[in-house]
Amino acid sequence: MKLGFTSGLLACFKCNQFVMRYSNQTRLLVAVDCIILGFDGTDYKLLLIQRGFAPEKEKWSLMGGFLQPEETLDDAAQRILHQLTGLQHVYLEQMHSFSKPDRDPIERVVAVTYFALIDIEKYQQQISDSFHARWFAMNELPQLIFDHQEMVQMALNKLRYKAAFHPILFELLPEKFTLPQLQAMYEGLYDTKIDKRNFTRKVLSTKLLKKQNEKDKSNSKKGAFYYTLDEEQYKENFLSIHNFLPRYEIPAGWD
Amino acid sequence: MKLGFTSGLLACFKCNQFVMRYSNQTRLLVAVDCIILGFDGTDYKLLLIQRGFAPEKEKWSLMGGFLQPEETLDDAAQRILHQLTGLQHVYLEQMHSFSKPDRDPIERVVAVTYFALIDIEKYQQQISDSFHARWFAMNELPQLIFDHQEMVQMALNKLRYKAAFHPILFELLPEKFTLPQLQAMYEGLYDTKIDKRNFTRKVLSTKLLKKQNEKDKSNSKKGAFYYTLDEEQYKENFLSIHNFLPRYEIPAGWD
DNA sequence: ACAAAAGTGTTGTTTCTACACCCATGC
DNA sequence: GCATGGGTGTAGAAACAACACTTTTGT
Repeated sequence: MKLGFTSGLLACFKCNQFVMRYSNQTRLLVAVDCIILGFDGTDYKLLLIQRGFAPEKEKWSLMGGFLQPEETLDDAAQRILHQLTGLQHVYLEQMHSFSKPDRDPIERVVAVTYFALIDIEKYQQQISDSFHARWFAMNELPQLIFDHQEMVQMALNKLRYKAAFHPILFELLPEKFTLPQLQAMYEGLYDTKIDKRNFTRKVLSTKLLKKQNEKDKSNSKKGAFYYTLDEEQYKENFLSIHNFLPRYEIPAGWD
Repeated sequence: MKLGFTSGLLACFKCNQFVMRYSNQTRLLVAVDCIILGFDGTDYKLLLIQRGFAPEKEKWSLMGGFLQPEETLDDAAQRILHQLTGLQHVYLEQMHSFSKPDRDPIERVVAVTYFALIDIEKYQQQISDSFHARWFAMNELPQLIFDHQEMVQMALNKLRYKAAFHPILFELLPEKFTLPQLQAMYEGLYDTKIDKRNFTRKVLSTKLLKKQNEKDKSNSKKGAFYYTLDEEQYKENFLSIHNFLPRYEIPAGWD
């Protein structure tokens, strides 16, 4: 790598020592932007902030920040997510890097995107409230700055693809949830109706769920049994391939 | 994004004008590294170069280069791939960004990796031969610099996962190929034996292949019929989900 | 007693896997 | 004529999709 370029000694302003640097290369900013998704029982929601500074002041934006000298991209993503939501240990995955030279009008910034799935009920607005954050339903998104629209679209495609084979949507639910809730989440993501008998059978056949004795009566008189994840099984089979969707609902696409 | 940071006016050395920049942020190098894979009929091969400069001079490395001011990451990856192989329009996909602060001892470099699948027979060493490139069988890799080993491992996992559902391995084959060749490629990737009757049936059921009249007699007296991709179908069904493997060979993992 | 959502089984169809023999040819 | 790899078919098993009625309980 670094073809045809050499490294050499340069004076370092900070430490006043000579340090090695690659010669004749342009350095630039790296930002991390987070696509933070939630599900409120009916709709998928995206968490956005209102920028407090130029450019595009007041416009809506993904939560992001610049990569700092001592942190990895994963660190940065966690930090940013934590700053906004107060949450830690949530599902967070590196997605894609965006690099059009003029994507940020101020100066060149390469953006590495992460997508996060959080239990919307656990979201606590930070006391400072300095970000003016708001949840938007996916079909009521405002105009976003820069290429953030494209990032959101890609995240959604990726989620659709991945959730068809892997049990990641559970990350959007509270600890206890019902099968009808779970099914609504799948139906919402793929905008389709699923037969509940077949769905139940498939979901239970994964052995990922443990039935509770308690019922959720908020949506019906009869009440629906709560389930929780079997953490053992979940961790173990996190990566294995399941089949949550009927054959003809599986989306084309990849990643 | 760019939380709590402002943009402001700064003098620009080059153009001697005032330009906007984000304040108080560290800029750094972004590199693109390519994991270039081929298949020679028996083994998967990785294309490596021998670094001609410090650090790690003479050691083996993925082909890479720094992101230039006027290009996107995709541009850079194509440029780098072209520099080394002379090839254009090959399968090239952004994979993952690596960011440990000290991954490059000279200075901080964030590396965005791409993986490329090429027909090994089309590879032409560039006249200059300035990169000292060589194909290595995947099980005979030399020690690699920095975190390149990790990158290669991730690429291989990704390929295994993806090839189980999508027709990407064809990118490794010449225009005309036989079913035994194709099967050998799948068997090699998953280190398994596949029943040829079942395999043939599955592959042909995708309708992606067109049988030729000609035979390849280089591997048997009887000869095996050549097939080519049906470009129409291939483009159309590039993203759809197929099933090239027996159930129990499908790898855990994702992406 | 009735409305509204939860829960549950069966049957026909499709897809999958396992398995073994004949074919064509160059030597 | 025989050794080598290429090609093909079937039957049993598993997974899947389609489909409708009963249960519970709050009002």
